[in-house]
Amino acid sequence: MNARSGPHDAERVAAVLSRTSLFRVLEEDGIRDVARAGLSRRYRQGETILRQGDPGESLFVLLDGLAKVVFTTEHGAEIVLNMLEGGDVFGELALLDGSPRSASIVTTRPAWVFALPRARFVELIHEHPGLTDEFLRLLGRMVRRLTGQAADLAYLDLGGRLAKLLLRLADRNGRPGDVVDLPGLTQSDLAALVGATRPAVNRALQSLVAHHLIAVHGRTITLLDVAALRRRGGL
Amino acid sequence: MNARSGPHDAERVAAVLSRTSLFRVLEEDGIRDVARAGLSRRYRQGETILRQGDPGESLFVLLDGLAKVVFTTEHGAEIVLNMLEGGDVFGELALLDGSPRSASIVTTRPAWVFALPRARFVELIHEHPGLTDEFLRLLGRMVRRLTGQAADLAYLDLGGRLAKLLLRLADRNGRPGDVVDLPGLTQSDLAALVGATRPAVNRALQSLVAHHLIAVHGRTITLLDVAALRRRGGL
DNA sequence: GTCCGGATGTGGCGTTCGTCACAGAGGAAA
DNA sequence: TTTCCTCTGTGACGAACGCCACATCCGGAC
Repeated sequence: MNARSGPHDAERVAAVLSRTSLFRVLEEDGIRDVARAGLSRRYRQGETILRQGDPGESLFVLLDGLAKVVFTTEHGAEIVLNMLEGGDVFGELALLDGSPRSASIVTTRPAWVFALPRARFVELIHEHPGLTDEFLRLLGRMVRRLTGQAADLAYLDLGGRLAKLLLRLADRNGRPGDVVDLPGLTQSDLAALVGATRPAVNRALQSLVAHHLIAVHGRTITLLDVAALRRRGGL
Repeated sequence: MNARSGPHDAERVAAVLSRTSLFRVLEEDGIRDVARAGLSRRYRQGETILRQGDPGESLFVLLDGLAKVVFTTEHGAEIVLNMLEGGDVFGELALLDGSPRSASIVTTRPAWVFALPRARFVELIHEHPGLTDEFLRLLGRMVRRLTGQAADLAYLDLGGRLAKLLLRLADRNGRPGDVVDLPGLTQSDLAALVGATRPAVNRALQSLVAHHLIAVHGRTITLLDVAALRRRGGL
């Protein structure tokens, strides 16, 4: 467990990197360079990959698995800012300035993670202008997502935020607009994602079930009426 | 009114730019180049400098005055994401990707604004590596502010969010931790800043007054007990 | 199988805050 | 001055949701 990968993994790493929007722009050779410049490592479910407040000296790619981005306030309250899955990049923020990690990353499933040292990434930026553009696009998406999240918290009730969240999770989950089945994602996690308490989320889910918008079986949520969910989420 | 500035303004523009964290890194010559590469323009109070959804082809600097960043949801609800004052940069987001403006900018006082075309900014980035670093730092601060705002909306009640907001506004306003006097900033604006309704903000203000944390005279708010306000805001 | 710990489904109660409504205050225009 | 309009302060009512408490369910350890 948690052993660092040997060089034989480089090809598999490269394969995943070539599917990320950030590194796709590099030619095949460039991607191979990147894969060799970093290290990949495996994590068990529930491990903390990155702790809020730590110094940040690497850029990460979640090669496989599932993780959550957790922001902890001064009072210990936790809000989950985002879910990460295969191909997602994280740890970008600490590359901008030299600042400490602004959030923690915790696996919700076994994960395989690639880490690229900051210095190497800066070199790559200078060698490949296209990479800069993609990196900026990545940041743009992050800012947009955060502003949307703030607006949602201000102007949607819990049911609306939950509907929107389920649509987003289902989209990312494979079959578009169908099933949310993220093992390791409890109702407490959902609560932290929408900024509410666990019992409130439970009731909101039951309400959506009662109106035939979704069906819940164990930890699998099936979207029954996507159009109605969109309306519920203010779309 | 609204006349474009003549070339004689270039020096005054340069003087303000040299005080912004973004352009300060350029040498005196570089700043003069920047000042000549863009145009400055004046706006009356209440004018919209930038409309959400428009194509974004420039970077802006608020040289003088006061403005608010307004995000409008699909349903017409408005949230004020930030207040801008002299020396603040805005319109960065559209430079990242070619995407449309993600929010509107509306003056709350007469304002003097400098606009730098995207193409020129990109050239500058390539000529001055230090500028890239500062730009990334700027983005980092934006992301951090937004994540904090999201956490506040999720876990602070209205009184707490208001206390925090007043501390921030007073800080930026000159004398640290003393007086908030932003003409043109109504209680409706405060409401949009903390994600609440105007009557609720009024009551929260009255409550702070009743506990002697602040004093309100017209549109001037005086911070009486900064320590208690910090506690109220969860700091 | 039994035990146990975490996850889920509900109930009750109190507070916060949205919503609607209206009355007074202040400032700008005629 | 009067008029008008925006902003401010407040009341009443109800829905949403936090908080606390508890019963049930399920999966894993043994």
